Amino acid sequence: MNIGEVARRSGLPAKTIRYYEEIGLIRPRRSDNGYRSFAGTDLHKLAFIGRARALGFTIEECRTLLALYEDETRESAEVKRVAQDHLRHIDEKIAELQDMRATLSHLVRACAGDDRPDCPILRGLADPETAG
Amino acid sequence: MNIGEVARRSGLPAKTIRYYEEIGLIRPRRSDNGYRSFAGTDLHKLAFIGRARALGFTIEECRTLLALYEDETRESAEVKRVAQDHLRHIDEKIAELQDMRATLSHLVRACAGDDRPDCPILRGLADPETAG
DNA sequence: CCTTGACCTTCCCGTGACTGGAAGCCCTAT
DNA sequence: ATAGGGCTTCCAGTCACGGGAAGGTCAAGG
Repeated sequence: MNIGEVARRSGLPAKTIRYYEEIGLIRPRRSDNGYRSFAGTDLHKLAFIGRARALGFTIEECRTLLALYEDETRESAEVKRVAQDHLRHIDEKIAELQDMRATLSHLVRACAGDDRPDCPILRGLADPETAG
Repeated sequence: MNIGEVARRSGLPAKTIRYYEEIGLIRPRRSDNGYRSFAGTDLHKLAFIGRARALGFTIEECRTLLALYEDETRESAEVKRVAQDHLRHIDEKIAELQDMRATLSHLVRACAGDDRPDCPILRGLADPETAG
C-alpha cells in the first residue's frame, strides 16, 4: 500500500503518517521508486495509534502502549498503570475546565449584552474583588 | 516599576511579560538604562490579561477584550459574544474529555491489572469492534 | 576602587503534534 | 507529449511561552 491508501484506511492524514515515521513510531519499507510501502502490520499499528491519540494519549504514551502491545511478556498491570495515569490527567483537565466554566458563565449571566458599555465581564477581569 | 516587581505583583513570569510586549499587548516605557519601566496602567493590564488567560481565553481574545475594556463606547453585547463563544468552546472541550474519560475508564475497569499479558485496554485500542 | 550578586537586556533554540506549502520526481492515460 | 494525480523531501509556521547564554546595570560591602 502507498501512503494515500493507508491514510484513507487508517483515517490519518498522510502528513501525520510521515511524521510518525520520522519520530520512529512506524518503519514502513520503501519501494524501488522511493515510495513508502506499507504492510498490513503498519496499517494496524497506525490504527492503534490513531485510537490511542483519540483517547488523548500523548505520542510518548502511544509509543509505550505500542511497545507493550508488541511485547508478549507484558503484564497487564503496566498497561493499566499507563491508562490510569492518563485518566487522572483527563480528570484534572476536566476539573480545570469546569472551574473556568463556572466563573465565566457566572460573568456571562451577569452581563446585559446590550448596547451600553457597562459590562460585568470586563469588570470581573479588571478586578474580581470589586466586581464580585 | 521594573519587570521583577511587576512580575511579582501581577503573578506573571517576567518572560511572559516580555513576550506580551513583543506581541504588542502592552507598551511599557523604557528608563535611561534600557530597563522596562512599568506604569500602574501596565500592571493593571497585565493583571487583566492574566485573569483572562486563567479563564482560558486565547491571546487574541485577550487582545480583543483589552481593546473593549479600553473603549468607552463599547457595547456590552460585544463582550458578551466573545465570552459566550469561549464558553461554548470550553463546553466542547469538556464534552470531548468526558467522552474520552468514559471510553478509557470502561477499558480500565475491564483490565485485571495483574502479571498476565491479557489486556482489554490493548485489545480495545487494537480493535474496538472485536474487543467490545 | 573592586568585587559580588541581584537584576536587567537581547537573542536563539526547544516544546507537541502536527499543518501548509514549495520544488521536484513517478506513473498512468490520453 | 502532456496533463493529472500521487509521491518525495525540506522548510517554515502554529500557540504561548520557557530555558539558557552572553552581557550590561546597579547598590552594597570590603
